[in-house]
Amino acid sequence: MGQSEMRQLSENQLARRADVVECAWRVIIRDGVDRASIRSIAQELGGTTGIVTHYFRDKDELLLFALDRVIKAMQAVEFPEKKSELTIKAIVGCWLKILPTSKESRDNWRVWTAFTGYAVGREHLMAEYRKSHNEQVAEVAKGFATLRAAGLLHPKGNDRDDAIACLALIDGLGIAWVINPDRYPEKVFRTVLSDFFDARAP
Amino acid sequence: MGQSEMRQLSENQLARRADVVECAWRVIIRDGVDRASIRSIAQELGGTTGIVTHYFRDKDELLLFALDRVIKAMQAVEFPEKKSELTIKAIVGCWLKILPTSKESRDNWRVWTAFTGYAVGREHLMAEYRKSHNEQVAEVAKGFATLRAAGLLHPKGNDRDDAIACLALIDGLGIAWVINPDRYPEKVFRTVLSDFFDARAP
DNA sequence: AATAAATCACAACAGTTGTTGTGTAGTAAA
DNA sequence: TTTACTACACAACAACTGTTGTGATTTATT
Repeated sequence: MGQSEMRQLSENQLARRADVVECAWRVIIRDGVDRASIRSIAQELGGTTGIVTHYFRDKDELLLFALDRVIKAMQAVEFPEKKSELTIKAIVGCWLKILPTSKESRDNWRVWTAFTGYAVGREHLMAEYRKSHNEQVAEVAKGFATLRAAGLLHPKGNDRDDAIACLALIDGLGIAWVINPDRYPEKVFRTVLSDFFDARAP
Repeated sequence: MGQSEMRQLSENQLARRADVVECAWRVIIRDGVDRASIRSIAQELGGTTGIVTHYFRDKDELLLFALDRVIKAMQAVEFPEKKSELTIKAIVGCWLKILPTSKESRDNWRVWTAFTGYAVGREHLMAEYRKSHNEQVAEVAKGFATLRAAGLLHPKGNDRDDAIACLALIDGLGIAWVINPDRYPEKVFRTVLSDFFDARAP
């Protein structure tokens, strides 16, 4: 996030900001990030540019806010922590929730993909992705460590390497769906993920 | 490709077009696709907009040409066909060539990523990606079939599923490098790829 | 040498962009 | 009721965009 110096937003103001970002998302998905202008977002809102400029200092702040929501949405899925719920099946289910299998997650992936490309040549945006990506790798590696400690993974594997491979697999599948939605139903994801974990079975 | 109705280009003309596209690439990597204007590309060429408009009907044609070069560059690596050269080690080496391990392949990945995001909300660009993606899946699946027939892969695996997983892995690793170049040296790629093929060993 | 074509430079065009400022209703606090 | 603030609408700004046309210079062809 880059916009933390704001006075103190009321609940209504926060909700209105969320409205603006939601419309920004819709325009991004429909027209692309670079064509998501303040005017087109305002039109999507059913109002004028005054709304957007009132709730966001400038477009950069709006985009960073929208990007932040993408990242947060990606990290929203909670993986099981209790040992009783810790099964490979449950883990696969969580990854399936992250992958584009529902309307929400599909929007997430489209916007995520659009922003990733948009970040090329924009170091401050790429830095945001970098930070979140590093955190993800660390977190997933920790998850694999837990799985391994629980005896659900082959003891010889490396947590970090597995985490990198898993995340790459997820990103690759997500993008493949964005490029080719019809060819990537949930069933394909499930098969690929099952293979991934089967290969690492103890 | 979308620009096939051109009279008949001389060798010099083709070379000049390649120059323009190369400069377009540089600007895309430096500033992003959406900021790669005809004027900035001309400046990178050391000339004026007349050059660009002379060799390309409009910007759309230039972008499609640039995208076509990305896709062709990605498919340029030749996998072994002779049975004597057919080893897992050689295959891994080919994938490593595709991954961002050299200056050229790194540029490829940056531009590819930029275009992928740019294609969100642009159906005709996305359709190009879709076509090339489908071809890739089919080709890689054929490659896996050959490997399996040669006894280098576990006989129980599915060619198509493996191809999808492999390509997703490659795309995910490539993007991870674009986001975080310092953390993805060749060694990481090699490890992840080795794990992938080890898991499918006969 | 005459003619045609290729290769640009340059300027003008209309359209779109983010930003800024001004004005105006409505609402809450004093 | 006065005052202040929120929540917009609206207009004007300069900067930038792709496109088009004109003209000059060079190169190739006849």
